[in-house]
Amino acid sequence: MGLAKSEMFTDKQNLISSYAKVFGHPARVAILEHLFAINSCICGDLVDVIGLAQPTISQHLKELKNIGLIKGNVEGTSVCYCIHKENWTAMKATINEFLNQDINCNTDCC
Amino acid sequence: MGLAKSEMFTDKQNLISSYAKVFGHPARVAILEHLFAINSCICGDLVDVIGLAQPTISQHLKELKNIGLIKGNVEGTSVCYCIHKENWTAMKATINEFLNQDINCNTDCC
DNA sequence: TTTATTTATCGTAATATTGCAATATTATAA
DNA sequence: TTATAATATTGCAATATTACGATAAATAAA
Repeated sequence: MGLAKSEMFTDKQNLISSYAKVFGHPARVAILEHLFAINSCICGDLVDVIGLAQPTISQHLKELKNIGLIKGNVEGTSVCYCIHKENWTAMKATINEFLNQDINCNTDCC
Repeated sequence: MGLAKSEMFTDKQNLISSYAKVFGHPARVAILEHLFAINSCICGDLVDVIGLAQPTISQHLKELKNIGLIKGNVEGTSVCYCIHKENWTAMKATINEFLNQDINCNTDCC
């Protein structure tokens, strides 16, 4: 079969996994790192930097845009992409809440 | 075609995306949250808690174990699973380094 | 040993993801 | 208008993921 219904899980669980899924491909991690590194917005040279074909990069950018982590600004024939600061911060809060759960396992099994 | 070769990306990018991929399914998020919540190790009642079939849960547990975030201890006929504290902490450091990149976009495009 | 219990594995179907060639779209320049 | 340039979309093939029934493996209890 396919995927479990999202109704099986809480909104927060679905949100966390949605963010994580976006980070779950090295190309998207590389795109985001590059967007951070150049300290400025970028458009098409991601194709050269990452080493994937233009439609593939465009598709990854679309997913990043869909979840709100980047935004694109049309500038002439090109599009300038950059991190969506507010949404990135919000995402960080959600993920950190999950990652920072207390570890209190005090049984003998572990 | 298939996936991009992992050699296209840095070890760190591949590591980040590997962790993220594991978190990229709500069932695994739910399993981990439950392991944290019960403050103790657990084995088979995850099937009841999550609501997926036993082979499916076993498969998700295997992925969590493979990447090192949980460990399982055989106790009689059941297996007691729990968070692997050291590895969880190490994973957190890796992910946080990625999430906490500075946002310094000072151009007009965003 | 036989039986019951728990978990893991196998096999397979359904679905999702990834990558790219071809093409369309959009905007600028000539 | 006609090129040119940059990006997006479409269509499709290859692969990966997910889910579960059936079954195997391991252990404990009778």
